[in-house]
Amino acid sequence: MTETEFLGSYDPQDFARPSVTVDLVLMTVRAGKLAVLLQRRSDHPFKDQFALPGGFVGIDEGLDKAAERILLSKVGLPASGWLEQLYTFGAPARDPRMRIITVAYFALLPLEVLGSAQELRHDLELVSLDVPWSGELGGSVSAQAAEGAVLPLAFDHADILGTAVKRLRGKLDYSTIAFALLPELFTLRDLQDVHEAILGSTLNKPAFRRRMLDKNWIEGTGEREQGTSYRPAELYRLKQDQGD
Amino acid sequence: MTETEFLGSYDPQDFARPSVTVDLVLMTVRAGKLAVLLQRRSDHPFKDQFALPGGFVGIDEGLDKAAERILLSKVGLPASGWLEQLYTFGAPARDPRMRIITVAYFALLPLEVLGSAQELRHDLELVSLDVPWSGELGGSVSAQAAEGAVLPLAFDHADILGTAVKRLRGKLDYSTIAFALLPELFTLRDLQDVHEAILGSTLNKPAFRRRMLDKNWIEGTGEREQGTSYRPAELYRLKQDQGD
DNA sequence: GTAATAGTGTCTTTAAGACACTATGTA
DNA sequence: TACATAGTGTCTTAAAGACACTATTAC
Repeated sequence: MTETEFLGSYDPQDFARPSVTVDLVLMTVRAGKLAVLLQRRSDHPFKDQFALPGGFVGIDEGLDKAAERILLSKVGLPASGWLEQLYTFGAPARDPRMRIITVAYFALLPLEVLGSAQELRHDLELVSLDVPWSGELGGSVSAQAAEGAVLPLAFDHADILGTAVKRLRGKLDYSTIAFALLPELFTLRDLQDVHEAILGSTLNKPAFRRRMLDKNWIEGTGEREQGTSYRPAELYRLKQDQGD
Repeated sequence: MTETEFLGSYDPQDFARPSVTVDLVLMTVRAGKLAVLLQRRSDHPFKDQFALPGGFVGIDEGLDKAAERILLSKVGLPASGWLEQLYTFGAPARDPRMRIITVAYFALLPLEVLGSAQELRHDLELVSLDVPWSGELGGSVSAQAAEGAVLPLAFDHADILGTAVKRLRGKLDYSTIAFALLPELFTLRDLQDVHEAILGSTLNKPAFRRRMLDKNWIEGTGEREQGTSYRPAELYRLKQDQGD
């Protein structure tokens, strides 16, 4: 029987179907390190461990729309520019209770935004990531509490985080994602700090500046930063229509 | 109610759930152009149009496993090395009959392999792709019959194909995917032809050779190709443990 | 003035593009 | 021998890394 024939006589009640969820990897840079917004679980399974915020996809709801709705309902943030589909995780036993396939999305948000989300919802916590050195990166990543202890992550969420970090590092150079972490006006040093935190390595200053200016993504404002105790740097802004 | 609470009282029958399928983008290079294996639909909707081979994901079946099973059952090919998850398409109306979320997978296979699959199954056809020039590539791609006419693609499968071509081009340079199209022994010219077909542009010969040799993926065999009417080229092979 | 960071000039290194050249097989 | 393609030498160009240097502001 071909798929077409199958569907022709298909009764939706006939076959068990998986549930589909969206999980959100919401990352930022804090104190020079990547950090992610996690939700502390209050029930079994994985009670008291951390998990990515997520929720079920509605029967008439697109995946991107579901991600935006969940961002608002579970995290309290409005859809903020981009939210990018990352990967779909569907191992049969990834949730011990039932078959759940999850489509992971990720976004980069300014520290203040994730910080305020954390303050409003007691189940949310912004956790720093402990990522292996830039070059090789295995499948997964570990999270660490403020004290440096390793936090256990629920389900396969360490794998999801590892995939997100890889994707982020891969896209850093040829996309404008990093600017999502910066205010409208920023200095080239700010931008370099963000890149270094994401990559987990230091970059060459003149080369970095040349590269950024050559890409023609940003423009100088002529303004300078304020309140420094040394020479203030020029402020730049991302040019319009540099969405992606 | 949090997700955790929700799941605690969750009865699987309570909510409508989407069906989940896997669709396969099986590509090769034929006559210097990308080609994809499509299935001619014999029923509505999209009767007589072409669609990617695909099938439902079993309730206890992982996504990768489902992709392999569908490769075997719908196309007649055993799991052949890699089959890579591409993207998940979940617009609510992408299938007019019911809500179906599809996880697209893609693989590159030698022309002979897809050719033999096509011969054994009358509903399958290997169709050349008409891809816009290498630089910009919109969301979708069109297929063309042998005569050059544009073939209509069912569902959102033109988008899926467009995504696959983009991914393929993006990975070409830093991965060993292209070797999946070549026999065990091949010449550097063969390899360059494959790259040029995928990219849709010509490449500089000395630069290409330098690049390939510097990557240290391949090794010369000392053997030369046979049956040419001119100087035969050296045969190379992909080194072991260059899986990805 | 000093301190501290912004910002640049320039040398070296690496790799790609261009293009002509030499090498080596078949017929 | 002629021919056709394999394979290379080398010049130019572009861009990254290294590193020291100058510039500018607060104090």
